[in-house]
Amino acid sequence: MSNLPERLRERGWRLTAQRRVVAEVLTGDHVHLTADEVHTRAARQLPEIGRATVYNVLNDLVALGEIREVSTDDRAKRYDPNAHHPHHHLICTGCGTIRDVHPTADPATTLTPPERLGFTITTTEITFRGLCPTCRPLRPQPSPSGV
Amino acid sequence: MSNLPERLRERGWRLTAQRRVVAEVLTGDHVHLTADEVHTRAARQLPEIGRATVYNVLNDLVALGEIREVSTDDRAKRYDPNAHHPHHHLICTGCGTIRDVHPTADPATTLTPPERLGFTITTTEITFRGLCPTCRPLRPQPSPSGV
DNA sequence: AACAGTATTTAGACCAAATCCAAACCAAGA
DNA sequence: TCTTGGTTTGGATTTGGTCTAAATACTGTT
Repeated sequence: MSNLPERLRERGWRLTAQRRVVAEVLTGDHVHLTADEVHTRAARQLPEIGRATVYNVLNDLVALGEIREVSTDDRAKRYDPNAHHPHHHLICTGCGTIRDVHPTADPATTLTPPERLGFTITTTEITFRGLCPTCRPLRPQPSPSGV
Repeated sequence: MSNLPERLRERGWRLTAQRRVVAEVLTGDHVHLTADEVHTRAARQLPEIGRATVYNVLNDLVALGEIREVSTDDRAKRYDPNAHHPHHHLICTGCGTIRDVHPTADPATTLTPPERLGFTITTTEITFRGLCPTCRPLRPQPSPSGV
């Protein structure tokens, strides 16, 4: 697996400054930025970059399969750079934090053939929701009568 | 488990014509309408119903736990009336059809404690994607060289 | 039946996220 | 250098959804 810029060039993608900066911003684990956040960060390195460009590049990268859209409860889509290392998401219902998880058990098998209704399944996407360590109350709730 | 109108009345919900119509539209299996679709269908029975009302009712029903939001790739949220019978979704990447599935194997257990990163998990949501029987090509693709 | 008080509905203004568009720009090959 | 087509851009536009203030419809009380 070559690195991102190379892979893209091989597919006839011109590596412009804008595209490089967006790709750079979208690097790392547990990175799930909105288009707006990507734009803000990209603009720190390349102040002239336009919003439309960011949207264009993000959509191109999604189409090329290099990044993935993850839909949370927010209105804005988020982008996950880790498209080549399949994983799932753990979302904190308190603060909205999203973390990547790589379950050891493969969940693709949870659906038996008869349950598949004739579908040919290609991807399985799991979203776990709950409270992260920071948002979870450290002790049991005060007392049920204390309301 | 009583039926919807009764359950709602028990919780002090006034069952108005608008609310009844929205609830009626949202009935059945494999029903996953957008707010706009709900409005269109509701208006067939009750032409005066307003957009804002539909949004109000939908949000109320979600808050009451009677229906669930499902996020697809579309921009618009969809609403699933089957909140009391936990299930997952099968989405066709060809035509966008969404079908309910009830895997016999519960995948909520796929995450071992160390994998949970300290989260307290409350819900697990799985989205299977692939081609439905209608969209799947009946025979193998023409030939790789035919591009 | 009339009333008061509260819920509910409504149109339309408003907002945020994303897309569209046409003009400007730029990079690479002839 | 010139040309060509991919790329970028600001601004207008679309879309999905929320908010607000006024009108309307219930409910319980007398």
